[in-house]
Parts: sequence; structure tokens; C-alpha cells
Amino acid sequence: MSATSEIPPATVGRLPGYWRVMRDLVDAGANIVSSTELAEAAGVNSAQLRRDLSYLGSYGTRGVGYDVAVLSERIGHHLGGGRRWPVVIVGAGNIGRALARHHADDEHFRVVGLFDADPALVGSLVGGVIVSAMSDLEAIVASTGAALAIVAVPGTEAQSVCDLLAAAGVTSILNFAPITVVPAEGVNVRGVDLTQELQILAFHAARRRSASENGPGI
Amino acid sequence: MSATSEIPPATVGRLPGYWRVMRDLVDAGANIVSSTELAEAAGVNSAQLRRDLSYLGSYGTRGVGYDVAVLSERIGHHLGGGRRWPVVIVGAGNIGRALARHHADDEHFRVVGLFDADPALVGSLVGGVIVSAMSDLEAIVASTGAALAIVAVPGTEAQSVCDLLAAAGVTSILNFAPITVVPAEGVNVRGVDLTQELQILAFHAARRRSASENGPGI
DNA sequence: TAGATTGTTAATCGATTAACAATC
DNA sequence: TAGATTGTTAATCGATTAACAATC
Repeated sequence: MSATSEIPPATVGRLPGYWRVMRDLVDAGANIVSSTELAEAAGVNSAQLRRDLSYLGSYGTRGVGYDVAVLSERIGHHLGGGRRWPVVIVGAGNIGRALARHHADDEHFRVVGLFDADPALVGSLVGGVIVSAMSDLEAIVASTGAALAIVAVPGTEAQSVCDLLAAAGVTSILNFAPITVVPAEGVNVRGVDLTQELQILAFHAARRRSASENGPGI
Repeated sequence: MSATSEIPPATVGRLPGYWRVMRDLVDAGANIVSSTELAEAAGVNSAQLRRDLSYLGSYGTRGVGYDVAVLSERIGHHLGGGRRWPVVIVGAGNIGRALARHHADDEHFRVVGLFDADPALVGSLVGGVIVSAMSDLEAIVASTGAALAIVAVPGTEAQSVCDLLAAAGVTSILNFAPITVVPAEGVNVRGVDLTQELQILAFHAARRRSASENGPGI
């Protein structure tokens, strides 16, 4: 029985950052790393780092630090390392095509399907993958065993596409459509809304602007 | 004196979602909306929604609800609505080009510069914008007054590009490079790491997989 | 007035961090 | 042993939510 279900969401969200730093250390030939060094490189508090790692088990040595190879393997294992995950992308617009090309030679993911509702796009080649019709989605998800999907369709289509993916067997979805998707039972959806990210930045820029209008305070 | 500096980060992160729902309501001709309806549409708890809105001031009427036009304007005002923010994009690779095209006809943002270090890309047209050389960055940021930037360069270049942007006058940066950037004084950086998002989804998919191997429990 | 809904209080929950005992 | 660093306890902090008084 693994204890993964007890890892808090905030910790899970930081694991990929830790993994990146660890792989850099492996590449650099490091054998041992302390929580202070690792926390500094990952941009977090060292107590938080030790607490996060403790959810994975005890892989450090008191008075010494963490074995780089062991810890890297452990974190990677939790994040699905060791296999190349098949991913399908729905939507071959600007974002979908960019992601297909972006992940074309990714070490941990492999784009096994790219779908679009527009017949004019079906058959074209993007990042080494041929665009398929939506009607082929279920069969390709089934034959490739893809558990992961990226949704890059207009907001109006996102919910039905996610339902379609869930029905086909996908369990985890990365949604780029500017809409809150209600996940099917047992499906994980994470949203990335680029316009909303820019609006949050505009909030801070606008705040800074009005602050300087009113003078620098104090 | 505005009270914007007191709005908690978690609330700021939800404002764009509220704004989207409000604009849909405006378009649909709604005059009044209750916290329950709005919360449902935004996918949050209604108490949380009322608390979030209370940070912006009291724009509701007890026993009635919120005036759609008034509330939409207030939220939009906080998020920099009313003007079209100039944005520069650094990096004309897959992601940078996709974002330039994606925001080409955006209501709230305008891409006023797209930069790349590769001379072979300089001069080409992407989403109505001509790719400029990095040496033009400072002048274009200054002449357009861009406070916002998107960084879509390799991880090795991200920190120096962010420093360059900060020196040119940019105050808010959306970073797509897979690295933790240390922001210059007074600069806001938000990171979007697509590979890390997929790794988090793979974590959940892997957990689900091993759970089903061990049987569905109880 | 009676019914409805906001804005806020108070309780709960989860995440963060300082501090230190355990221990290499 | 002396020095160093983990793993964990306890305190703090911020975010969430139920409940309800205020009030339209």
C-alpha cells in the first residue's frame, strides 16, 4: 500500500520543481545535497522542503543530507517517471499546435494524438503527429492507453470535449479553454487560463500605477 | 486612496473568473445576480464569493443581490479593464508565436512587440507583429509604455531576459520558461510551466493506476 | 411586515515556518 | 566526541466556510 494519497496538494504542486533541480544536480555529478541547498535552488523555505520530502518517506541522512540519486529517483517515481506517458491533444489551433510541437521530443510525454473538429485541419502534420478527426478520438485513446489529455478548444466546446475524453478513458486533463470545467467522476482537471494570468498581472500593474499617482507613500 | 493593496492573493486569483462570468451575464442581458448564482457559475462556495467581493467594497443590496453592470465594472476596473494593455513577448518559438497569434485580437491586451535572439526569425510576421531583434527591446518597451511581458525563451535565458525587461521598465512578467526566476525589485513574476502541469497530472494518473492494481479498497 | 440576501463574525481547516530533539 | 543536518513538534499564518445579524 503506497501512502501517496496522503500527500497534500500544495506539496504535490512543488514536487515537479524539486525534481527539476534534482535532475540538474544528477547531471552536475552531485552525490549529496542538503535541504538548505535544495530549498534555495527551488525557491522555497528549507523547513517546507524537509516537510514536503517527509511525505514521500525518510530518504535523508541526519547530519549528512540527501543522496541525490536516491531522492531524484523517489520524486520521479511519484511523478510517473520511468515511462513516457502517452498524451492526446484536442484542438489544433494556435495553442494545440504549439503544445504538440513543444512536447514533440519530451522525455516524459509522447503526443499520440492531435484532434480537431475542422475538416480542413485533419490530415495535416504538426510536430510529427497527423491531425485526426474527432470521430477517431475514442479509438485512439483506447489503442494508445492515453490517461492524459490536453484540451485547447474554444470555451464553448471544452465541457463536451472533457466529457468525451472521460468517456474514452482519460483520467487527467489539462484545460486551456477559458471556462471552468466540471470534471466527470474520477477525473482530474487542471486549468491554465492564459488571459486570466495576464489579467492578474494587469491587476498588479494597475495597482502599482495608481500607487505612483498618489505618491510613493510614507 | 484605494484599498486594492489589501486584497488577498487568493482573492485576486479568482477575480478574473468572476469577471468572465459577469461579462457573460451582461451579454445575456441580466440586471441582477445573487451570490449563489454567481458562485455556482464560477465554481466556488457562495460564502467565499461574498467574502471576495467584500474586499472590493459593498456593491450588493441585501435582500436583492448584485447589480450586474455595476459589479462587472468594479471587478473589471481592478483587473485593468477599460484600457488595452500593451504587452511584449520575448521568444518567438512555438509558445511565443502561439501566444502572439492567440492575443492578436484580444479585447484587453495588445501585442506591441515580439522578440527573438535568432536572426533568422527577425523580420518575420507573426499574428500581425514583426519579430524584432533583442537589441530593440528597450526602445520598444519605452516607446509603447508596456508594463506587461511574456517570456517564452529557453530556461537558460529566462533570468537574464527578465532582468533585461525589468531594466527596460516592465513591472509584471508571465514566465513560461521551466525555471524559477528571481524577480528584480518591484517586479511581479508569475510562472506557467506546462511540463510541470503535466507532471502533476501524471502524479494523479500514476496514483490512480497503482490504486487499481491494489484493488479498489473500500 | 414577511421574505430574501448581503456582509461579517466566528469556527474550521490547511499550509507555512521556527525551533529543536533525534541521530548520523 | 563534536559538528552537522534531518524529521517532527508546536506555533503561526492565511484561506475557507457555516452561520447569522443587518437590512433591503
